[in-house]
Amino acid sequence: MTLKQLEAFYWSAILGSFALAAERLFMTQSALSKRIQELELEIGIPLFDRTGPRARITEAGQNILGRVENLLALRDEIVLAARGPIGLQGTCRFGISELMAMQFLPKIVAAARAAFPDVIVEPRVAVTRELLDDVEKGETEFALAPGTSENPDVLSRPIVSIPLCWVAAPDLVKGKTSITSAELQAYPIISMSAQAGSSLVLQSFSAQHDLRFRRILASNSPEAVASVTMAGLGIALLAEPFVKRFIDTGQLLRIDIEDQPAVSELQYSIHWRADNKRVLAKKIRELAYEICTRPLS
Amino acid sequence: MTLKQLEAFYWSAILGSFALAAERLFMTQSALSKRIQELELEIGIPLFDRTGPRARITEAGQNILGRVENLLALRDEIVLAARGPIGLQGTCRFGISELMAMQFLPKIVAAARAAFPDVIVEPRVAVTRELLDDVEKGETEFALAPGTSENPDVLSRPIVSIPLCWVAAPDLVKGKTSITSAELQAYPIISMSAQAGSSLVLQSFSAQHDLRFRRILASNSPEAVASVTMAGLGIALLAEPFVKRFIDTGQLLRIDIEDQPAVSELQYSIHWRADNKRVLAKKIRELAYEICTRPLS
DNA sequence: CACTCTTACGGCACCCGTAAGAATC
DNA sequence: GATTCTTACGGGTGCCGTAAGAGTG
Repeated sequence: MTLKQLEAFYWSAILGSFALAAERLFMTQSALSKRIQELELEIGIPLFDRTGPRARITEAGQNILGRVENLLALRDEIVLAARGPIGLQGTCRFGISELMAMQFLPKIVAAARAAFPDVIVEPRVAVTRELLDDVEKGETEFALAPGTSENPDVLSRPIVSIPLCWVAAPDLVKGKTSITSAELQAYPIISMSAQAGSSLVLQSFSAQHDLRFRRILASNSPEAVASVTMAGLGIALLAEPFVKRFIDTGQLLRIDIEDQPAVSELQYSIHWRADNKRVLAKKIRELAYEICTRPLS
Repeated sequence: MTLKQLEAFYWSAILGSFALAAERLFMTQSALSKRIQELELEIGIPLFDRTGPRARITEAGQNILGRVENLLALRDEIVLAARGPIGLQGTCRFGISELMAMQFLPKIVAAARAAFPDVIVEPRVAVTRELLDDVEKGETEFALAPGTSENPDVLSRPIVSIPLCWVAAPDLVKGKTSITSAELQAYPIISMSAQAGSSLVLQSFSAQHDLRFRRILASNSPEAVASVTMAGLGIALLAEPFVKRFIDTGQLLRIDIEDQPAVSELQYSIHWRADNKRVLAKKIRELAYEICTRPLS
């Protein structure tokens, strides 16, 4: 029995797929498949059921999964105890929303590389729904995203709350900086794609005021939304820190909604699976939390 | 990092010697030395101090030793959980005194081989002192021997108490079956070597009655002591079950000591290091305990 | 000089990746 | 036919044992 075999088994069990596990471990499916076969031969019992279209973990596999998890965690602790953080190796994947990425990702990656030079950090930028899905499936160690997961296995810890604001090109609203929600309805709305955090706020806003918006763009990129808005195509609901530079230069105008005094805020949290025991994941998650909650310098 | 490296480190640390660890792991010193070097390279810090005549574990090595121990125990538990006892591999060395060996060793070995077919069982027959030394040094997993260890790290659990008796050739004592302790002093004493359990009883007996014996043989073999005694060379203190067959055939005569009404008993126990976490060792130790305390069939 | 660990080197075995095959939807 | 896992095969590397070297009491 080898640590490599156990790691192959572990990731195959967590991800429910040999192909994904092989990708994570930077090897081919074929090699991983054989590693697991050798492990099964070693302990003399099948760990996966290959009868279906995809390999499903057997009861025997489920029985040892927790112990294998503990063993692998112990391996990382041994390295940590002997050499400190710089000795850790491995890969850490995490998800991050674009807005958070613009503000924090460079710092997170830099800090992670400094603390764990031999660790491969793989951030993935996506919209909220995808980020949370990946965490639930075990594909990423944690995610920095708005909202909370409805999955009880996923824990969330708030980090920052970012105010949203309505913006438009000055021409479009003829210089008006304050309109009613009814008036707002007349304008085309430029929004992020439906699965993004700010779109969820937009949905709840429209439901609350019984409004129907005409959306003319659903982009995954806030930059795209901002540029289209600056071109005068409509009004957008965007994160205030993100559009501040455009407001300062006069490219966008901040619009207040008269009958909506309180500005909506997007609550960002860090999300992770409660059963994730990986030492590396925990360290980098804490590091990311630290950076995102630290007062801006 | 590999399990083999960790195991090499573990046994080198426990036994305090690369040579002994290599012997235990059925490999050459040279190969083991390189394995440990590779582990040190892997975690980036020396685990042994080679400046002295023998490799001494460093502080860093000491720091990880407990975790490595847990990791290796977890490996065995994984096999146990998946496959049951028959999946366990490895070597189990234990010590046993000759008298216990005659009565129980075949049963213990047979039971161990039946329960753990892939385990190499290495019993070692020796006298009490050596058996306990080996347990203290970590060379054996446990020992079946009389008495208790003065080392607080060694736990002892009683198994059986075996009565001792004085025996002599009928000719030597002219058929007398009862003598005083003073008369006993006149005869040559044939005893086990000084480090055997029965010799320790003999020492305490002589101290108690302020007697000085003339010893004419110190053998590690009870068979040798019995045969010499049957030849009429002196009186011996031997285990009753062992000499029963000679008494029954008339080759030896049982001698009672008039002023020593209670017969000395040799209390046998099973001894093991309290910090021994090895799964295999524990299983076979319990198996041996079971067999030695089971009513004789 | 006995003992212990290290270094050098030759050979074998293991393990990986490529490529093709089988099974399932 | 797309996806997923398995099997077959060639090649490179890692690891072991033998043998010689170095340091210590």
